Amino acid sequence: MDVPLPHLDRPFDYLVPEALDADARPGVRVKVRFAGQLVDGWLLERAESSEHPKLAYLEKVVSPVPVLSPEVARLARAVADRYAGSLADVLRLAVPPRHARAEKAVTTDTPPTDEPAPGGTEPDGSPADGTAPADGTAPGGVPSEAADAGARPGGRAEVDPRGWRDYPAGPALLRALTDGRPARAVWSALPGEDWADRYADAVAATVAGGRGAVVVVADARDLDRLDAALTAVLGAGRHVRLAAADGPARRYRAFLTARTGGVDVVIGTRAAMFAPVRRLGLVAIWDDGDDLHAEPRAPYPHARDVLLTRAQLGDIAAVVGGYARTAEAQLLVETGWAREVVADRAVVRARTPAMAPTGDDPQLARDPGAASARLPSLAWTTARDALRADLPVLVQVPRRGYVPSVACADCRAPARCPHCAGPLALPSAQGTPACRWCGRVAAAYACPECGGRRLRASVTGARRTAEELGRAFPGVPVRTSGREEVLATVPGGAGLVIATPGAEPVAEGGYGAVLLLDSWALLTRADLRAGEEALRRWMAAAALARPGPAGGRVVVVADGALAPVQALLRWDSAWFAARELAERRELGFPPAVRMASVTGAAEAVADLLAGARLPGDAEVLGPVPADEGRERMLVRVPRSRAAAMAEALHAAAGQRSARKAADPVRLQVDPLTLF
DNA sequence: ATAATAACGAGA
DNA sequence: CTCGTTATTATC
Repeated sequence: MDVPLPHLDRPFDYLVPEALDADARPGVRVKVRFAGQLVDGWLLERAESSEHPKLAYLEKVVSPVPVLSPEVARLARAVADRYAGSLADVLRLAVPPRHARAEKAVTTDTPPTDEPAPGGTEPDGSPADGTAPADGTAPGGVPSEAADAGARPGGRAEVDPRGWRDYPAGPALLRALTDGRPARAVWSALPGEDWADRYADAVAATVAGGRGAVVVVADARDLDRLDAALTAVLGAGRHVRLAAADGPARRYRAFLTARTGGVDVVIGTRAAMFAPVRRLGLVAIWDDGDDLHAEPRAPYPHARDVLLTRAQLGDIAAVVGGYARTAEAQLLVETGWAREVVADRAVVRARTPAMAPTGDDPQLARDPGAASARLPSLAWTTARDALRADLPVLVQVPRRGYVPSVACADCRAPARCPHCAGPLALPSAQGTPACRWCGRVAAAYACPECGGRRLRASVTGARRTAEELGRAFPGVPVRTSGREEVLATVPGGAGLVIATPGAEPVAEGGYGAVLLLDSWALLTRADLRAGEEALRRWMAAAALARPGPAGGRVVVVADGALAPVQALLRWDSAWFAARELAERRELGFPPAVRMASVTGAAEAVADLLAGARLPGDAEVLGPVPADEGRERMLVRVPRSRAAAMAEALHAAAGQRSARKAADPVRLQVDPLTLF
């Protein structure tokens, strides 16, 4: 039933009239009379009989195309359960809106097939949590030397591992993909790595084994890059791209092409995470730390988790890749759910550009150029040298608009509530800091890092404009890439490129220098992921520099003693992720625990939580004020209780919707931002 | 939304 | 005890 009300989140039985018998196959869209009116619905399965005494007839089959494949239907249910949401909400994300003309064009002679993936297993009844990885109960799907007993016909042509040879586990990963084994990898890409080529290789290896693949990237620019790499490796017409930005007609057409088996490879932005692919053998995501991977519509699933759930349900291989590793990916490694694919330290050192931190207070007195650009002198001289060598220079400046927070004035560690570890904020310039989660006032705050008692509000970095830098380097062409206009590539000669994080263009031959400015604004954000996010953005920019031996240099304007800066200098995000995960365990933050946020009018939130039969060990934190007069409560449980918490919250939302409670409450499991 | 049903209370 | 009205609940 295509209604999002949580209390109607279950199948309903209908009689199939003779006339619709042929078209009424599982997976088609239907219309049924429900409570007196026509509503849209999904035909999930046909049955001989029903428990229900008085059945109504199916009103209409909207289209005979069974757009919802059994695999995706099962996945959607698992995702709804994980996120305390309704199946209808997930299906809205999974199946794009119908476009009749596109449907006509595609479904002329290719009927969809529903063969399950080879070796597909049933979920074990109680997938305590779609992403069993974290519970450590997952079967070890590691690409071990011990060949899987998968009896598949004929020898497969082995795919050339190319750049995967730089990673000791790389060739084995590709072999596993070709052999159809459910390998699971967390891949940390080398600086300068052409990730799109590597993913194209992985897809080619999967296709060589007769299986299909789904690859999800964060934005259109990454998609274009992957698209080109895949076309180069597979040839044209072997894959489709699925992105909401491509427009409804193209999107539906690509969807149907995949659904009808026209192609076995789908790439796209997060809309592609549910793409129906025959004999799916690989799911992959690039840069899983990018917040664009979090779906903003209910029930707010994250592409990484959807893909991992998919891999888990269907014995499908999974690759989680990025320059930087997220705490979530680290958890996959630490629980043994996935194996890490990393280069040896010697290779890392050889590929990494020369990196240097520099203090924030510019010793700029001597250099008038540096002074006018407000650049620390090391940054200025590094840029100048690269430009003199006729190489491009990338300058990364954070965008404005980060939430101000409070940090220790001495060591600049973010100030956290001693009671619940939530973020502290200053209500006014001279006020006492208070926790933004539990509201407690931290009157006698002492920094746990250095014992400091003074606090400072962290300032959002002032944006250094392109004009300022242009003035510092007269005669050098200046390009900007940011919100309004994002450049994909820039030419190789001397030039300045000012980019906000995520919008850095690729330079032909690599940048001679990369300057990471205003690190402050990134590091002191009132966000659980501030450090991880800063490192991710720095690495993404630094990866575009030429390697050290080829003269590439990176200058980060930050204290070299800070952990994220250390991780950047050593190009070791695995180390940082492990540290980060350990810290989250300590503080009781995701992904070490499962959290859910309940947002809405105060009474509504209280009402929902009062009716929720939460697991005994659930902690309820809050309330704290949210925007527009609403408030927010957080529920925290150990990961082993994640499924129970989601079910309890969904059921409580069901009770409310059943009695038509007016004011809406938003349920978010694993919300991206906690504060 | 709407119909079936349970709950309730007033009047006989 | 019955009828009529109102809250509650399920909706194939």
